Amino acid sequence: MTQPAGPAGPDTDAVITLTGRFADRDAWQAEGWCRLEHALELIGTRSAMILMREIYYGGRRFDELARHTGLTEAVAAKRLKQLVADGLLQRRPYQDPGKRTRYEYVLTELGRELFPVLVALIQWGERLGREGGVELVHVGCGSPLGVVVKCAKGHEVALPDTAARLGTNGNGTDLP
Amino acid sequence: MTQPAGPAGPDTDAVITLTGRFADRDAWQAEGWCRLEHALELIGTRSAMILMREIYYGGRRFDELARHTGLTEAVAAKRLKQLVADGLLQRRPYQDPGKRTRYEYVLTELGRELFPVLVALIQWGERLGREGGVELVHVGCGSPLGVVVKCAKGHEVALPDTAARLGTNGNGTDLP
DNA sequence: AAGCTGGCTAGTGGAAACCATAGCCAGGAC
DNA sequence: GTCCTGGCTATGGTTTCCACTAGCCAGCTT
Repeated sequence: MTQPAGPAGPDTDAVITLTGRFADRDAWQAEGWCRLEHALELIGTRSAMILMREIYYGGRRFDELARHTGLTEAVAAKRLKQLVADGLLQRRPYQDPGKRTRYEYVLTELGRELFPVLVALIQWGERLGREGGVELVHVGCGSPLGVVVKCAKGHEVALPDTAARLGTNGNGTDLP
Repeated sequence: MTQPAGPAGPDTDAVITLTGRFADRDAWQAEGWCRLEHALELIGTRSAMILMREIYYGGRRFDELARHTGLTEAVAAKRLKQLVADGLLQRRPYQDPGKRTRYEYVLTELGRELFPVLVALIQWGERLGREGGVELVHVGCGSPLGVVVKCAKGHEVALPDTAARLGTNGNGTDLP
């Protein structure tokens, strides 16, 4: 899909293809309808994202999470509560011998499904060129991780091969 | 590194495997060293992310971008300026016939590489179950897009098959 | 030269995010 | 009992985000 460059503007300008009713960008509003915005409502803050990172790194207990993220306990408590309420984490009782019952935070299925987002962000962060930092690798072969954009049928998809359309549930009549 | 499940917790608790010097999570700090945090510094705000979405949808001109994101012009101006400064967007002159020279915002290579992050977020947002919303599909076959976590050698990688280690540039001596 | 318009910029204000410090509370240890 | 500790909660303050309103300016049209 790499086309020859035009005189002034090469085709690196290519973006998502809008077809049908989406072709006229003024005819529809993504605001409040966009899954991106739904996602950002839940994990759009720095504290939420780095708490999730810490959980992926194996953190479970409150003070551990607060310490490793560098967040204050107040912020950590508030955000953890929100992440539990939103269904990314689950609060689960545990008891160390000779200690009282406490709660730890573990991933739910929804939380586990956020992993590709984390990997994508880390991969992109690597591109920023700042040296240092921890990277994620495949246990089996030691190669660094990244994400690949694919369609449900398994084709790799580049940006210009992407189109927008209504979600599968949509009846097509209720876009604002 | 997949350990047998305890009585209460099945192995769905599995997270990233920490080995070597990383095994002791208290021995190292991700704070300020994490590529995730570097990434979030640039696109950690809602306005930055939805502006990028709008650019991917083909938006280029200032008022178009402000209108379609629902952001105020003040916020859009500030964020666009920052995105240009950070190298995700490029400000490029254009001239409509009979109009003065203006500037439009187009993706840089760095900005284009953010696409998988957007796809991952949209895919995850779909999981939230709220109905409606635009989805991205493959032009070729019409199937919805998602991301797949893979290592550089092409193996698909699940969460428990992931390990953390120092970035390739690291000499291993300079973790805080 | 006067007006209009697209593309910003500036000022104000509220809400949310985040930090710092201090306090509380359940319950095992003693 | 009393103490101690891990896990929060409360209070107060700064900073950032974002909305709203208003204004500015280059330059094309008239």
